[in-house]
Amino acid sequence: MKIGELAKACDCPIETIRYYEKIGLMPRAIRDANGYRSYDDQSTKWLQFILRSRSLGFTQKEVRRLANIAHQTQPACAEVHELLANHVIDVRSKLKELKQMEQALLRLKSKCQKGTLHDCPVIDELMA
Amino acid sequence: MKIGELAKACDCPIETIRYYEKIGLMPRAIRDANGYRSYDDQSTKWLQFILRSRSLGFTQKEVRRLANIAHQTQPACAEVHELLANHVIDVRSKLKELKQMEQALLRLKSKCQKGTLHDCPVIDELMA
DNA sequence: TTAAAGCCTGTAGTTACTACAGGGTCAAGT
DNA sequence: ACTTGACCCTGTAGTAACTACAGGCTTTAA
Repeated sequence: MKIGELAKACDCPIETIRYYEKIGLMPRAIRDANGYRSYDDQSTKWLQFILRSRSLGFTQKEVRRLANIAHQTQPACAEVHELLANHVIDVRSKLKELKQMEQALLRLKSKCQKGTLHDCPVIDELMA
Repeated sequence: MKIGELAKACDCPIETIRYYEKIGLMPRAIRDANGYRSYDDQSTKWLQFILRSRSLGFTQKEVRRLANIAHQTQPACAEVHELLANHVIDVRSKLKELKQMEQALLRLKSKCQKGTLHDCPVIDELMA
């Protein structure tokens, strides 16, 4: 498989794949005679692993840890569990923040008279 | 007021203030004879305006637009309203994403046997 | 044969800051 | 008078996680 095919198979930009290789998230690809990167089904799994982890909001560092665990022979389930648990905490705190943001925005928006006033209460409140 | 005092008053790192000046979010501060930046109450308002907007999740670009509106003589309330409305949409889509993340993480976590298995179902599912 | 599509490397840009390095200034204590 | 420490200055580099070229190969299809 060439990089373009892998990219299509995983629905991921080519540049991202090369980037993941550069930073060591993807193993270094073997090369064809012409220098092109060559991939197999195992590569697809790796990349999907990374993409799924990223889509769950794990940082690259965390993905690296997950990946290390994933290819140890002795799986350290406790470590995985800890990573997951910590990450859930992070996600929840972000959720909380965003919810507060949403509330504050709605409160602000409700003050907006849509151009009927000469001084905007929204701007006023942000300044005050 | 020197930059350190402003920083304390607004609970904002000094570097951030200088950064906001550099990128033109804060107006260029007037200087004392020694070259130190000098601020007044108006500066405090400006900085707070920026910080509040940022804490509501507005990007620098959006803050810039808000700030422009804020010191026009003719307030463009319709524009403010639009900015707010669009931003609420953004925040909500991020909320939705995070909620989905949380659910997916909890589902994954529920599969974790905490080290009793030889192959980790969490890793398995990320790979599959 | 030639043009388009795909691959390569390497560098720079993005967002919103944060963290120095290297150096000047000011106020207080000895 | 002097020194020490806190404060200020500029400018550059680093952070996360990519994205977007630039410049130059190779392969493929018409």
